[in-house]
Amino acid sequence: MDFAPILKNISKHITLTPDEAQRFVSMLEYKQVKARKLLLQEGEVCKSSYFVISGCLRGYTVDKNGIEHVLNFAPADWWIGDIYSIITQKPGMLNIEAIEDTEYLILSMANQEKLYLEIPKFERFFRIIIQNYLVANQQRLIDSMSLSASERYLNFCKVYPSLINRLPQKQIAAYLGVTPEFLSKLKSKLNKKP
Amino acid sequence: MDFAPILKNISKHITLTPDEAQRFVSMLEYKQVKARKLLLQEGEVCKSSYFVISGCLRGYTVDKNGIEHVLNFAPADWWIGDIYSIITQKPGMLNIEAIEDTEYLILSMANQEKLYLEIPKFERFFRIIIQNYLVANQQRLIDSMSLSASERYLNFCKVYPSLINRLPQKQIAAYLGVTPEFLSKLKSKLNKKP
DNA sequence: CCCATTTCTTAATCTAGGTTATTGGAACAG
DNA sequence: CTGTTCCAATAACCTAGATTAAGAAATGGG
Repeated sequence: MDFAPILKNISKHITLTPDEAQRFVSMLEYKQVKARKLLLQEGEVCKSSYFVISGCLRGYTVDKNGIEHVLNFAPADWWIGDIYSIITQKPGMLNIEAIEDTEYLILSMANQEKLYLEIPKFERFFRIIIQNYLVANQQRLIDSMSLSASERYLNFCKVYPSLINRLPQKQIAAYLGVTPEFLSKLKSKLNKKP
Repeated sequence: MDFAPILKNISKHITLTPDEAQRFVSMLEYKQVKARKLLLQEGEVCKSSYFVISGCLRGYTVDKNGIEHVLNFAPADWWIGDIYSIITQKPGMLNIEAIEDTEYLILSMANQEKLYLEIPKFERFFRIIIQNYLVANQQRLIDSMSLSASERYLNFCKVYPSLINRLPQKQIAAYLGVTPEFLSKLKSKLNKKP
């Protein structure tokens, strides 16, 4: 198993000794999953964080009308998990699904807690990861209140150019908070005008 | 100056020795501000986190049409700051304003970094604070996509009962993401029906 | 290659929430 | 007490985006 990608991800924020790196990777579990398979289902308690090596995952909720809302996409080099459920150890409302065939690593909550004790630098690492994610999430909330659907779409194209041709359009719609029909209408309008 | 409230807040997640507590409070600055005064203005670099002792602050952005969107209210015992600007040390888009006459403590970024080095437990503390805030923020994003305005309003009443009679209605509208006029319409509908 | 399933597009109609404008109170300063 | 400023309420009208429906185009499995 090649742990280089996750070690590189971690080295963005903290520096590990070879021993620490060794200890860290010993806590990880490697898995593969086929497109369309669920890694975590609504109602379950989330016991791990996932790090994507290749492929793409998505986290989404289903509302009382059966409509899906995408909270996040996780392509290679991203972390994903149901943070609410992880913290509280209560059943969550998040589903995590593979959009493509995906390779990923699992860090269990138990191991993550051990990591905090054995190598306190990881407190810093995850603080920074969460901090950055919070900033992105907050910006998304502001955007959802301040921008029109077409502005949000153009924004998405700018911020995630690599995802735009890779994801089914309905997933992008579910991320932007519009119906697939309306996103389709938007796109055809944007194609005509300029 | 009475530092009991902030020490109590911190003791929710980590335990400090008397020396550590002493060192910590020596890094804080106490301030008071009158209602309607700005503590931080859009375009400035945010150099501190604020902890509210009494009163209430709000963080909000102003969009290109001049409409205000409230990101968070911070009553007593809450932390607030422009986390984007704090992390990047770039000018932020957040305004932080006193809704009521407010007493608060300032922890400068410089001191916060010192704290991480001198008392690494604070990495954990702020990780947990940010983590909890992220969960709340994420839930709010889900709600904004899944719930109608009246559901969000009823939710707000349930989650922040102490704020509902304390805040001007237009601020609540700016938090919920609707116009004050529409919130007014909602309330009168809700009053008639049950 | 073909059939089945999923995804995308288009169009007609509908509605939650926005806009604009007017009114009556509260708060507050002078 | 009186003019000013801010805030809430109501109502008539307007629009971004939802809903429904139906066909076209991809995708994928055997």
